[in-house]
Amino acid sequence: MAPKKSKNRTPSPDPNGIFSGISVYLVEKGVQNRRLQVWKQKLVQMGATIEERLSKKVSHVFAVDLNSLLQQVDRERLTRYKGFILLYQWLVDSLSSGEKVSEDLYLLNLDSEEDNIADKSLDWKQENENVSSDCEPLHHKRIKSSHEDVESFKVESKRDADNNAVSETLNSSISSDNLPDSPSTASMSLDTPGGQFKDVNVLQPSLPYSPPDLNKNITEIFGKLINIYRALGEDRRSFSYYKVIPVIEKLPFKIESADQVKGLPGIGKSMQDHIQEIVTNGNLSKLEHFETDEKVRTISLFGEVWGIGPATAQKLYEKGYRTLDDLKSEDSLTHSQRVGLKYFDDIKTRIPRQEVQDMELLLQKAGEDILPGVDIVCGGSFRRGKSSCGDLDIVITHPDGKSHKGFLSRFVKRLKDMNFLREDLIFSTHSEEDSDSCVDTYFGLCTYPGRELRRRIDLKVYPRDIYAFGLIHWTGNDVLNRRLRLLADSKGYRLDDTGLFPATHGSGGKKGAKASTSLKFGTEKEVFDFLGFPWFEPHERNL
DNA sequence: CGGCTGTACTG
DNA sequence: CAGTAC
DNA sequence: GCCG
DNA sequence: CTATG
DNA sequence: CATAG
Repeated sequence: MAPKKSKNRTPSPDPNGIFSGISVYLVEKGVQNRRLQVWKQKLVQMGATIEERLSKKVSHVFAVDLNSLLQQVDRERLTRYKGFILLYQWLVDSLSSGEKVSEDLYLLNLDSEEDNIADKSLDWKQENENVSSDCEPLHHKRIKSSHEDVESFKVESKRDADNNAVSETLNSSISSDNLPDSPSTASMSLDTPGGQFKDVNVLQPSLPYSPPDLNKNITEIFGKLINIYRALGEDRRSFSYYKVIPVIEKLPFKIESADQVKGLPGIGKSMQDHIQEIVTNGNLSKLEHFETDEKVRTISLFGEVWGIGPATAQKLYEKGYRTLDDLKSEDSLTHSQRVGLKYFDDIKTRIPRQEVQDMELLLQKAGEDILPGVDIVCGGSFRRGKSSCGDLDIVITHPDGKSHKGFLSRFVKRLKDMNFLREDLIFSTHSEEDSDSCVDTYFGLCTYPGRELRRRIDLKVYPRDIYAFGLIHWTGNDVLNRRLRLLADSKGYRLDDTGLFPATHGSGGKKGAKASTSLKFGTEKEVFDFLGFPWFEPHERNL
């Protein structure tokens, strides 16, 4: 009797979810039904309970705006109500950031109805861009008064008491192309920590740090185009939009005409036209078109499944599939794609920093258990200090330079035995015996002890002598990696996650001639120094 | 017109 | 090799 | 899509 | 069938 | 996977 619970993509109610303990009442008026369903599911999944009536135990009320709210609930009850009355946007932002965000910015005021109330607050749309790594909402309000909010940046840098953090103001560095690349400056970054940025500060004296998110109207639309073009396989085009966003974000004024951006790097004819249309009409017809096109929407959706890219998404669309549930019956899917599909929602859910920290510790213990002295750290956005992460990037090595060999398979087995690793995506392991020094890789899904929610995890094992390169690569972010590789290239080297090599350019050396060994560096800083790149602490690498 | 990082696994 | 992911 |  | 791309 | 050996 094939029990068809097909529509059951409810991952698993999590008593420890970010909404645990709160009780909500939803004003459904004015909400698209589809979105409402998703939100309800998410609320329950993350530990909230949903009330049918505005009772006493309700802690949070949600509505799209004041009008809808008053239309469904009478004002008197509301004035007596003690809990939060919020815009749904609070939900969206909390979900995408992986933790409850402060309610302050989303409060609906009852008394200010005659004035214009929420026009300002409605602009916080902040779609989740999974562009590459992580874009943190981070509402900069770093005034003197309170830093009780957000981050507790206690990363591993409590040690810079002696050497004052000179950087820190680099958040908004200047134009796109002041790469430090004077050939003979390899040592300069040591002598003058942050020296070359002093000039920048002089030029921008009155802007301590506030990137007034103006022109968000434009960057938001471009952000969506990035994802759409990528889903369609037009990576190059997508990348153009990707590059132009930081350029626009740095502008200190609001764009009102395309002439104001003419000539900026990355802005050509098309970009000008698009910007012109946005500032005059408030929207972009090209995007509207994409967003209403069923084919584009479906292919974008399919492409969000781990293991399904533009080509496969298109094939599936042409085979007639339209929903994720349909896909489950397709037998041409690879193993990875099935797993990606089954845990679609789990994988898209972000991981609170604290949980990552706990799991890192768990991994370190388990590792030490089977190979004393093994070095295990969590890289990625976690190492860069983010308050939530999309996945776990675990980088592993061993100080003795050889006992890393064969470690991964034992480690994985162990982690499966203790029920931490739950599904495999990719598992390669060359250096089983003593073949040689290659990088072992494992991609899969794991769960926090006692829970069922699947988290993406990557394990990479490096021989000690190229560990620094692996660590740099897997800490990112991607912009930093690209800059480093570009810089290496300009100096006649090739940089990747396995080393820094003298350029084997064109001449004769077939591609197979990879026999050349990497230059030896023991730490990240040595690599930065050698390339003449200013040192960035991990938490400063969110470019 | 070709580059836009460069590498590795799956099937 | 094409496709995909990092 | 932009750049050289 | 395995090796290769 | 498609193809070569």
